[in-house]
Amino acid sequence: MFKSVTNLKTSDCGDCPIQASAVCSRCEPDELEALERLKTYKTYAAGQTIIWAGDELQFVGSVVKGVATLSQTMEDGRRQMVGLLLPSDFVGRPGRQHAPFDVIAATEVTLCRFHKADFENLIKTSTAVASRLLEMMLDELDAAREWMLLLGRKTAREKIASLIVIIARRDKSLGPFEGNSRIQFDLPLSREAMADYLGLTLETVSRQISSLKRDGFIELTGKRHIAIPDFARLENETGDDTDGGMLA
Amino acid sequence: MFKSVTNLKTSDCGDCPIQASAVCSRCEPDELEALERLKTYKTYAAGQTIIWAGDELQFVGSVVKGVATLSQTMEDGRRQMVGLLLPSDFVGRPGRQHAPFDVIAATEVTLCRFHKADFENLIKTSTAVASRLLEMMLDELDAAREWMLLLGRKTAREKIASLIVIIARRDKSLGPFEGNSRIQFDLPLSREAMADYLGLTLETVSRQISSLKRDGFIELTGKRHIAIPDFARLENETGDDTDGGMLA
DNA sequence: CGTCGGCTTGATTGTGCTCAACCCGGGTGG
DNA sequence: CCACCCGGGTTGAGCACAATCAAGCCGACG
Repeated sequence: MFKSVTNLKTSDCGDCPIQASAVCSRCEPDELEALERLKTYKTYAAGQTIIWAGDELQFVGSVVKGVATLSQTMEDGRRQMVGLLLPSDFVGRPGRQHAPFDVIAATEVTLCRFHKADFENLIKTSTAVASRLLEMMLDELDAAREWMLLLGRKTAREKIASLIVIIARRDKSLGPFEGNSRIQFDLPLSREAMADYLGLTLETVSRQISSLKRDGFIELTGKRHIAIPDFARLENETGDDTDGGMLA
Repeated sequence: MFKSVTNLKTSDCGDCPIQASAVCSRCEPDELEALERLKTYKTYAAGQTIIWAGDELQFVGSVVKGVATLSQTMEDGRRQMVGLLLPSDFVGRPGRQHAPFDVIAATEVTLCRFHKADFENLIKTSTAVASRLLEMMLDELDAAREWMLLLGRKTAREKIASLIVIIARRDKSLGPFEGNSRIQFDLPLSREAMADYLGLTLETVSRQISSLKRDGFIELTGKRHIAIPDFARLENETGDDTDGGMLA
């Protein structure tokens, strides 16, 4: 485990697993070289808080490996996840002094980090980074808006089905293409984290997962491993438009 | 009414009411001149759909006057608002072919529009526009995430109180400064639109407004005009951290 | 073997939804 | 001018879905 971290520390951007879709994906060789000089890797244990809401924001960066969550907590303890950060996702808010939300490692997480000030200078000069960042933020905004529909209008069952579909899709698009093999993967989130994602209690999450399993939409191995025998049938349970959809 | 629109058509950017905070707020004189040549104003009646989800996206622009909503509808009719566009807010998604959401005029709305292709060229060359747009999108993302907390975890009463506070704040920050005069304004949204914003039914919205009124947190004149005798006391009902808050 | 954390399942409660009646004000046509 | 209608809003009664409270399961780990 720590071995891979060490490898990452010495690896150059050419070997980077998220090269194709991260903020730096549009960079010219000379820009990459500049980034290379600025970057540092850091790995966080599962459960560790990477950034506290309200903290001074020292760095920004990309998730290289693992899954992190963005979340908000009310005084009385109610918590809502507001972002799910998978490999290649961007962490941090250039132009803001303080972090608006908690960033927590859901699994072991490796970040590729830049000092915020350095990065802010960079996006003033490098159109490649700035335009890619804008594009990524627009995508996140769209995702946040889909998520709002889920939170505001979907039933518990639809929420669970949606979450499983979302994770399955992102997993598939990142991993090696697996042809028509049956879809299966590990949930990177605990039941409680899923509840925080969906605006439910963990008991309701558990019940609905059991229900989807009873009805044959998913198969469970252990608590975390999920197999989807018929993806389209599960998509039907999400409440979303199945036929194509209009998001370009 | 149409008079003011006509005025806008001939007005130059120097007279623009949203100049200070729109996408163009950082432009140099020569950039403004370029924008000036590209822009066209268009006014939409209250209730009119400005853009349909799935439509080819022809233009982008700024809200100059009025209030528009971004929303999503499920096949069975459930609807969730996912954006509230007030004067100076940006409309459209550079880099996307099709509109992901419906844009609907809640009141009469005037847009300052640019052909999408023109605008996309512009942000390739003008750092001023591109960086301001990035900043605005980051702010919208933060707002969307606050909204997610509201949708996922707040009670009906907290949701209503939050909405009133949000509208009061935005109203105040845009209009002329009114010193310590008691806060009052017109709700730009119908009960149904408020329900779509908050993930509630319109009946629940109505009941909670009545309840806040009964308890003296707000005063109603007609259906739409609201006065807030004690703003801090209303803020207490939102469930949010009142003491300062950490958002820089 | 016992404990502990994550998860499941059950019983009960309560908040917000559904269905339904009614109110109010403004616009229209007889 | 008044009667009517219509859309937006309010209020009420009953219900359902998810929350809460509570017990128990299972696997990992000391």
